[in-house]
Amino acid sequence: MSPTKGQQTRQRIVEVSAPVFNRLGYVGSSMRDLIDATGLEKGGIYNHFGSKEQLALEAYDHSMNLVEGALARSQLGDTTAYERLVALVHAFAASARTPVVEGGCPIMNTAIEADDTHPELRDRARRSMNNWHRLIGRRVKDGIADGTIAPGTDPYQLASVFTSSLEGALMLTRLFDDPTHMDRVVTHLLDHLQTLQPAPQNEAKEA
Amino acid sequence: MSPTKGQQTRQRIVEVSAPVFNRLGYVGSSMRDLIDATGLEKGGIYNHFGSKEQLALEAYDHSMNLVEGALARSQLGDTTAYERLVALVHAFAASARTPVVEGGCPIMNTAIEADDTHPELRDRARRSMNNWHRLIGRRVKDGIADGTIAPGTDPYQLASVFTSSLEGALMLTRLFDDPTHMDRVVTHLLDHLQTLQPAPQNEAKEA
DNA sequence: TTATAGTCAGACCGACCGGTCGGTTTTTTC
DNA sequence: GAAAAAACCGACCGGTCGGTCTGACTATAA
Repeated sequence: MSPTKGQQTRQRIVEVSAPVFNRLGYVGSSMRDLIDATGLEKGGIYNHFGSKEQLALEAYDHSMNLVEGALARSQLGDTTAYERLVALVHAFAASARTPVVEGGCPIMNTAIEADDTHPELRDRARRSMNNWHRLIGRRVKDGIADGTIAPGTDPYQLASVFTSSLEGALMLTRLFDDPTHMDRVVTHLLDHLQTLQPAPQNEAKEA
Repeated sequence: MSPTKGQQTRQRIVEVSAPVFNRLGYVGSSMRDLIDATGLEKGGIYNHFGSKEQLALEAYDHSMNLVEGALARSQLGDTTAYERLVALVHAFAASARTPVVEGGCPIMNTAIEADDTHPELRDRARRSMNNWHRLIGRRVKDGIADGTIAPGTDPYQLASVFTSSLEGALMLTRLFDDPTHMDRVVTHLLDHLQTLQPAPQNEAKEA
């Protein structure tokens, strides 16, 4: 069975609303904005979603699927864990120039807006960020296993440093509309990553 | 002349509104919220400010004064530029545990909310962030001058890396309500700073 | 002490908010 | 192709939004 008309519409609403919420935020996005974006009237939207909040949550999930898809794609191919970390950094940096979803990183946007105000959105952001951290941590462990990263490297440490600086750099790049900041941070992270290679006379540092 | 009653009230409105805007954002803060926070009625507020926006702008400036004051205080004392950079990192990290203004870093909050939507607020965030960068850049140059930082170290590079990772770490710490992320980033930055000391057999790396 | 300017409360305004619902149109099913 | 079901429109709802304004009250200076 091909998807019914309603299912298609519902999907379209989510897809079109996602960038709206990501740009304007949850409170900043009005039903008017969503009506304009979808081309539907209010009743058409509420036929598929019980509330603006429910739509926002699904839109967030949709945005994150796109983002995680893009990052996951950078992890394909038969290569070392080290190379995958490099690819991950590059993939994130690329999203600063050509965003996967308009409006920047959905996690950060949601974290900043909802941390104090909207527990449900905040929890979603937490879950997404945990995935991020787990992915990086796994790569570090893989790298120690396949010999491309020095043993003793702390996976959690690296995960916090990577996500912090990449998210921060994205914020700067968007604030100034200038990818220079992201470039600098990428340089720094890749340099740092090199110091974590298990060279004979290069002891691991990261505590 | 001691400040008149009105001037006192006006000042009090700004002081009390600043954390409200910083927590809830510009659109997220309603006049109701400000009325509750200040204890004044609508007329009392609009007697001193022409619009919610004007109040928001002044509240932002006030928040930034507090933040910059706290960071500036960490820079006092007769010491090396290197030590001052260390102090700066610690001062920012401290603000993650005990915020200078409730709700996190006003620059980041404003940058995320306003980058796409409110040019006036965004420009203010840009200016604040530029101050931040200039301060760090100046310290690097001072450090090269006083011999505590390796010549060849790029001031802009370090500024981007520091602000990115610190702001990102603050976001994570607030998202998870857990200062661990900030601690890890502080460790990383201080380690990195050590590699920038002009040791005889430790060539400067930062391009 | 009194004129005056400054301060503030709160009723009021139109616009817009998120959300509902009855009716019409379109899709699906038999 | 008719009947049933789903999808959609748009007027409408109560409430809240940011903002205005009048009048009472209060600080301040003469």
